[in-house]
Amino acid sequence: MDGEWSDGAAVSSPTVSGGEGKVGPVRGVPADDCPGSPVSPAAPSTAAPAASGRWRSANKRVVNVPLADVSGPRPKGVGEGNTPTDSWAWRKYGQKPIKGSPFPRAYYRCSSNKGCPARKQVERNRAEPDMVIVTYSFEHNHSNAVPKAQQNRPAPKPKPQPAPPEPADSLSSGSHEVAATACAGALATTEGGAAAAAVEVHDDFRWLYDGVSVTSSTSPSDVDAADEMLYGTMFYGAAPPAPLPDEFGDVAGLFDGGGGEGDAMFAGLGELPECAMVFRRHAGDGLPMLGGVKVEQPAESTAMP
DNA sequence: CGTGTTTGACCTGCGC
DNA sequence: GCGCAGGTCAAACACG
Repeated sequence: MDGEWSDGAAVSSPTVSGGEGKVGPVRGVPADDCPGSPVSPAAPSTAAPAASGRWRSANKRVVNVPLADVSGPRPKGVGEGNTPTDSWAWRKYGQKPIKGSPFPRAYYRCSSNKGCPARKQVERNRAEPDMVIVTYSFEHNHSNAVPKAQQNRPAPKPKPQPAPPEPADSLSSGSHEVAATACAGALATTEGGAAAAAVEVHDDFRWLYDGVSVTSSTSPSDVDAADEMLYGTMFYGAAPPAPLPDEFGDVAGLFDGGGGEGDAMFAGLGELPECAMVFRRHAGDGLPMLGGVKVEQPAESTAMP
């Protein structure tokens, strides 16, 4: 895998879009992550591919996050230095240099809940150093509840590294956490996070609105089709860029963006956020999304048994 | 004291 | 069957 990611567009890790097909043995492939899927908390800790099954071929969600948005005005003090308030706590459990990529890949695990299988990989877009790719898999088997003082926990301060040209730190820090969180938030909501989660989702997803492209691991063709459908529904569909709250001002402009920028952006993104499904669902219900992310909808009837 | 990061080694999966 | 690469675990270290 070298130059798989052509550009910030539909950045789907080789394993995701390409590998999926042949990758069969998928071991710990639980339901899905945040994707709207009925979210079936696949055996919590059981789902975790932990030692046995690598999520290599598991359903992954790829999120393209503009590094600028991440390392920029990030409220330092959360996560690894620049992570917006995360509903979940992520613990880095590994980092590896990826062949063909000048940037290493960081592996994170949800530490909010002990048996939470939620995981995510963070790596900088080789083609676009300004973008970080967050790939997360497995959903949180718990609500948004944040144990301990994770929320306020200041970044454990990354060791004094030689600070290479492109410190993997920035990579394994900022936005990524959010990405996963965003999705996670949606998940929690879907699972039963209820109103509480909804609120967090709203907050967590803000980063997403900041111009991120999420890619699902679904087959390219599906993505293509879903792309239109989701984007249309999620961003323009049932909930047109109505007067978004002030906090969504920039975002609003993004979506509303006179279609020009927005279109361009999406065109470049090419893929859509799986998490969008969550919104989408609400949107379909006629509930406002994004700007009004009204995810108050309980665990949804699709809730687990 | 607890939590999280960092680093190295080991294991598994995939491709050839 | 072998080799390569990716992914995960575990131990040590640092910080709040």
